[in-house]
Amino acid sequence: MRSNCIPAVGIVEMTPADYADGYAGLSLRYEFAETRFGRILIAASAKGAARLDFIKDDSAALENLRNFFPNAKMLRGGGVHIENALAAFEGASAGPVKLHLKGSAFRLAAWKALLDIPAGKTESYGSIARRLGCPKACRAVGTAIGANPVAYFVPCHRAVPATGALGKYRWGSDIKRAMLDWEKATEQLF
DNA sequence: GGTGGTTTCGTGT
DNA sequence: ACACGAAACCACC
Repeated sequence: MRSNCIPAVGIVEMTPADYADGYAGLSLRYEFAETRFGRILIAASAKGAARLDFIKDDSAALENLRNFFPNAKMLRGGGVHIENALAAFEGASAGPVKLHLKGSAFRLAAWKALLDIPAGKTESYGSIARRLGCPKACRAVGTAIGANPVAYFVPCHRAVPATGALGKYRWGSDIKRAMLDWEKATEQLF
């Protein structure tokens, strides 16, 4: 079994039925929560988590969410994917957090590749590009990974520059470092 | 060990 | 058609 303490089992791709007409066919549950890495806004459909952001201001974050899914139905609270996600942040054993995502084929492949990196481990953008069969596309891989809509469960914090530096992170490099440190510490238990 | 110029490629405009 | 990155590589210092 892969030593990945994040119980994300896979990516379900959104179809036109989900995202046509500004996601009019999508129903989302959303919730705010405090996690060990900071305050989040998470949104999930019945099929999986669709968005997870580290946030500063609740109302601004909710507005961003509505801008991203302009015509989706949104209800606060509830849903197994949100419950499981919050449990996972506590390090508790929880059910799988599936991911329900829309993206280009290249982006989806890049996000899937991240799920192969074990907890506490890192991989360079160039190495990921090679795994995707595009050995020269390291920079495009960086752009694709940076567009990840679900922080932590698509473990984009495990992608780092080949130089050994920490690299950039969409929600702040402090959070990236904290995630990797926590994963390394937790992995001692296994 | 650091800096700068060049290569390279998927996206949004 | 063009410009922009969560990069890598190589030369040079």
